[in-house]
Amino acid sequence: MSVSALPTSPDTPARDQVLATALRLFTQKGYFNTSVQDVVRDSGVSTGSIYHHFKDKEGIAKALYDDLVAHMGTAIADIRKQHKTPHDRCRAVIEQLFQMTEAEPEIMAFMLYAKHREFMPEAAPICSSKPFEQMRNMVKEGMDSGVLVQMDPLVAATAVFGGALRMIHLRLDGILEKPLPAYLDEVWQCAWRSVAK
Amino acid sequence: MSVSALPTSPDTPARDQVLATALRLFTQKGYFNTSVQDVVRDSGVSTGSIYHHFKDKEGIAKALYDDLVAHMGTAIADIRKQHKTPHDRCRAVIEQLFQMTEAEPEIMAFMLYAKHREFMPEAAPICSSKPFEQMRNMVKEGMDSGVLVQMDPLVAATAVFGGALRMIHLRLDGILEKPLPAYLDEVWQCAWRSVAK
DNA sequence: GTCTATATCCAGATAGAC
DNA sequence: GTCTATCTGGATATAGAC
Repeated sequence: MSVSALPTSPDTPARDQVLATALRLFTQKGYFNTSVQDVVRDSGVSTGSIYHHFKDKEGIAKALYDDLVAHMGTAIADIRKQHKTPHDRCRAVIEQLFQMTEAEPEIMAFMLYAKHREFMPEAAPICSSKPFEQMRNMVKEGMDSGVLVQMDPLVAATAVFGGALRMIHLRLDGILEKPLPAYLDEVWQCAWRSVAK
Repeated sequence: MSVSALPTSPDTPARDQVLATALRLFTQKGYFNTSVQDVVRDSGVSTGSIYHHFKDKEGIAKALYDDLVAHMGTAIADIRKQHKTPHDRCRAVIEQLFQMTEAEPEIMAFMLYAKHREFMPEAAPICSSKPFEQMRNMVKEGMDSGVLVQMDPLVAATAVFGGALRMIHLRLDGILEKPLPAYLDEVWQCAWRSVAK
């Protein structure tokens, strides 16, 4: 959870300071282009202290990843509570993802864009994680309730969220000039039209 | 072009042998988890010889990337010639991408999945490359000819191809049991419905 | 819990004979 | 063009005082 409180103040406990710095460096330069020395320099926490809090460099990435997946899972669970229909829920998820990308691009970049398996060999792919499962469930419920056409549930979920996720990639790559929310209406119309009965 | 002739026979010129080996290792273990020694071992080409053909390790990745982007650009240009309407062209592109993913998953993984900017700092993002530009053009022509609803061309292209690209990711991640062509009809129906007038 | 100093290793890259 | 042998730097990780 620690990282959700970005930006981190100077007197933050060492562990949080390290995680916040690592998130920035990992997304800016990539995991493998970031040395532990870089983290030491930018975080102001010493090597010894870092290895006291984390088993190794991979341990930093794992802690970061777990924090952020949990953070996102909570956000999507909240959306589920605040909206009743599959239509409204799916739309709210995309809106939330777009807003998060603008507000905290590094979090989204690390979660959606990084190749976790390269530096966390035994981690499950991100699309198996809880938030993605929740998103697939929302679509599945739409099919079961009859507002969506019958098809392979995985294909349906991909149709609903695939375009939005690509847009996030384009934004993180600097291809889109305007902030993502400016595209929300058009993206959502396409997404829903692709599966609506 | 050299890599399109996979698998490489034992008496292939050294350069091609290195590229074929690098493609396999980079996709299986990742660029940073692959040492030049690994390439030496698996390719049977010596260190000295490798550095004679390529400036450095990054040079191997760059040559590979350029080869594969050109290869894919040609494939898409062919599709453009063989099909007349935006509808048929876009569908044929998705079909081609699905087939390529099954036939040569490593090529697709390296092109679509790898984080090129991490190891080729000055490379343009893959979505700026010629093949992606060609795909966006197909969609743009559909909008200009009136068969697609008017909207931001980038959003439209993302709606048409975004779902298919996500499906490819899922397949490369091992999430889909069935080969991609099994999903082609449903994916395409969603894609086209999302933008058709 | 935090720090400095340091050990160890292996990566990328080169030299120079053939 | 290809090879073997080698250099050098910098990376991860540890030791051990405070």
